[in-house]
Amino acid sequence: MNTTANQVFKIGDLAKRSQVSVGTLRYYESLGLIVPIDRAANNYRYYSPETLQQVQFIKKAQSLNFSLADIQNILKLRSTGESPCSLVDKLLNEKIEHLEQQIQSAIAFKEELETFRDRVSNIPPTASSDPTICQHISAVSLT
Amino acid sequence: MNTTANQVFKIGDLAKRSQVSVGTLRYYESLGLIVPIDRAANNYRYYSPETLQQVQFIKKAQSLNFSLADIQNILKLRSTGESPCSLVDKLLNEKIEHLEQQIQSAIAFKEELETFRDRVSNIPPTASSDPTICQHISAVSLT
DNA sequence: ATTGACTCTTTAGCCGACTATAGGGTTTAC
DNA sequence: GTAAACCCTATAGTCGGCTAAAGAGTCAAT
Repeated sequence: MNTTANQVFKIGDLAKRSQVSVGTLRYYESLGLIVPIDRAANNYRYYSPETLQQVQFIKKAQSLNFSLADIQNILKLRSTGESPCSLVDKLLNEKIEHLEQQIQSAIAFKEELETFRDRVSNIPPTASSDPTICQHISAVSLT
Repeated sequence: MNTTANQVFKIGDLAKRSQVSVGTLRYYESLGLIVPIDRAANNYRYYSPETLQQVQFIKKAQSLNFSLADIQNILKLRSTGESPCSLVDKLLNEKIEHLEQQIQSAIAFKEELETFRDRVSNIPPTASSDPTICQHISAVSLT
């Protein structure tokens, strides 16, 4: 089978183009995330260019903390009556909310830490060079 | 040993107060994250109240995406000359930067998604109720 | 026709952070 | 004094997301 002229990829081509390993692509298939268009007599997987887009979608979603289970759920809706958009949106809103909480918490944590650092720097040199002081202050106060 | 009057906890007490399971506490000890003050004749672990603060510190750091290895590194500095504050600060800045990147990406992703959702909603009812269309648009365009 | 690069399946291993289980000792309350 | 509730160690299992290895078939170029 010609894998360049008529835009059909073998798994190695797809791996190179998507920067995802062959093993990972087979793993994704085992989860139902991607499906080859054809499985000819030689038993090789052949993919359409759309699969490349699909893999990039998976990678993008993953980079945004979507689990493969989340992605499975989104893709599973292809076979139901519901539009995946509402689920994607719901999941996305959850992720964004979680991220926002985290970043707020991280900012607060950092501010606390800076306070402690300043407190430590006002301790006489001998004492402030003792790491147990910073450690102790951090451990006790950051809770 | 009296575990209430003189402020010494057994592992179960510590577990209840910190909301961390007994098994997890023993696991933390195996990583050197916490150390009991005493290991009396009965071989039971006994903890000072400071350990509770320490566990809460670990949990807080974890909730901010610090790995136990990160926390190990921070705590390890107790035994070296360097103040843990600078490492905590470095790790924290890395986490915050990562989170900020993620949230920016998530916001952009959400905006893209909303655009696609709107695009789908302008497709005639029969077509827009076909989930493969939203799926397809998402898969192709969100990369 | 052979070599090397590719492909296939199946199975096993890895990492982090736990959780569970087995088998046994200790403490505490009644 | 006995039974429940606690503690101990050591080992194994779980989950997610892969990666690696074994053993075998296929394809393309020379």
